[in-house]
Amino acid sequence: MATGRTHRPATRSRGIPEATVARLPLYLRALTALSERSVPTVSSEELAAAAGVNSAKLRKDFSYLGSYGTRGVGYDVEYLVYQISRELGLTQDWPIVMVGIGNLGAALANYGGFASRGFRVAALIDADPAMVGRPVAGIPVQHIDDLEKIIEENGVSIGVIATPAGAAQQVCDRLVAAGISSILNFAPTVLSVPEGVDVRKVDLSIELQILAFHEQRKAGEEAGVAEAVVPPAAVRGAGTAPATGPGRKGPDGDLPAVMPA
Amino acid sequence: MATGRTHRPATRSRGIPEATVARLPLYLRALTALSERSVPTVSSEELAAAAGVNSAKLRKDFSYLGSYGTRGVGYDVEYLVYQISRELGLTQDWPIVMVGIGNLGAALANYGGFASRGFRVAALIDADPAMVGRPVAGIPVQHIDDLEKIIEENGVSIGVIATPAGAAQQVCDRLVAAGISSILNFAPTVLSVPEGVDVRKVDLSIELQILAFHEQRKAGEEAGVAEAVVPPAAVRGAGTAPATGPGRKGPDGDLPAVMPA
DNA sequence: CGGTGTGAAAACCTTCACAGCG
DNA sequence: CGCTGTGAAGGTTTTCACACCG
Repeated sequence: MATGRTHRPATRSRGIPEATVARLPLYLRALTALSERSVPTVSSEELAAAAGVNSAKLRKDFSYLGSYGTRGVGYDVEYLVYQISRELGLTQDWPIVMVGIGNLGAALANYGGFASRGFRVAALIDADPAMVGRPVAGIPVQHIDDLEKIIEENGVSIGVIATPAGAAQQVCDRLVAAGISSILNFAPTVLSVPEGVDVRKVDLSIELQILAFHEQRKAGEEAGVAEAVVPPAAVRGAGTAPATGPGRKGPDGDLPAVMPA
Repeated sequence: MATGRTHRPATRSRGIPEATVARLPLYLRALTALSERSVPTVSSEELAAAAGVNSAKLRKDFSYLGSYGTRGVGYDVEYLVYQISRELGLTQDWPIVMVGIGNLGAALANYGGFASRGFRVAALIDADPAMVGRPVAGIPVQHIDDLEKIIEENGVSIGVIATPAGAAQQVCDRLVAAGISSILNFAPTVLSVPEGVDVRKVDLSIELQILAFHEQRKAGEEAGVAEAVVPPAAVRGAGTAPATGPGRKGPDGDLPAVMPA
């Protein structure tokens, strides 16, 4: 996952559902691959398989964009590539700045997928004077003191934060003050931003924790439904609290096999 | 968001909703910070603010875990940390293997948040003989030929893929064959896995594309609701297709102001 | 016939609002 | 009194199933 808008009650004017938007890049990637292999048309079934979704969902998604398919045939690959690109705003060039050129930042800067598809790294920025001037991925690192100037001069509206957690909110505030309205945050912090600024988050450790949850589930199940040793419907139920009295609290201690979940 | 289970119709036996699971790590992080500042209790309002969600959602989420709060007071920080950790399976140790020690892989290996919270990098694996033996983040890189042995010997059940896109599916297949059932995929590919294997995806370029979409929206709106130049309810409507005849197709060409979205 | 496009149903998630407990 | 815990309402997303078109 690693996603998450911050605050903002999902205003999303009228238009394409957020869930659909999140899948468009997937379709686009699959379509690009087909295009490179010169495949002229594709059915919802095939494309859905390539994108890892089911075909009904894909067709519904496309229906929000318009009627771009041909019944009995499928979708024209090139045409769809163009339409989705346009919808996502990838027919224009998006200069981005990256702040925090440590291990991760450098890796991101080197990452090819970044450059493709309309995104251009306009500047790499770091607070460490020792980094300044050194080229990373062929781009010289600039000092954070010049942040505002850099953003203005390059017309940047998307920023990537790859600083340590402690610096992220500060950097974020400066980016926003300088006019940036979309932020991709790799630091493990919740950023608070004013209305109108979009934040998406990528958080490695959160992803791992979610996997661990499911992994634990699996282990428990295959071990013979253990852990289901629970008095049918206690605690969770509403109203009539079982007269088990108080007990059941005491920070940390707590015998492992009590119940929740 | 960069998330995504692959296939599998979201079986998730009975229990905690997926959306809640995805937020537990957030709560845990906020709680850990409070714990470090020795804050004894916290209200749903305060904790929600720290985690970047609203308090009703947080209370609902916690209600799936059980009744861990005290009315009129709030939640005991230490106790909640323990309960959420246990729920997420973080009270046990999760050895992980990372495959693909390029720029990104090395950055991830160095990333601290990885090591904390019960995850331990058991091995770094790469296909390049030149990398083998070289220590990254203090751990020597091993060759992919030994993948199966490494996984078995260390009882690993979580794998991280940070290879180039072309190698990802192959590596995935080997991981799965070796017994791994949870995968965190950083390569820009849709992995196909058998039933029972969880895949989560982190994809930089997808996140950027989603941001670009919203950014474009904002730009369009502030420029005076242009683009809303649309015949009230054509095309999208059901049934009675407007007799505009065919036209409107022809790969690529298409005048920019037609309609979709 | 094969495959899109889409209403309608179902599942899921969020928010509201308040009873009730400490 | 203050705050949790939770039914119920409201919203969004997914899935179903089939009319309709090329």
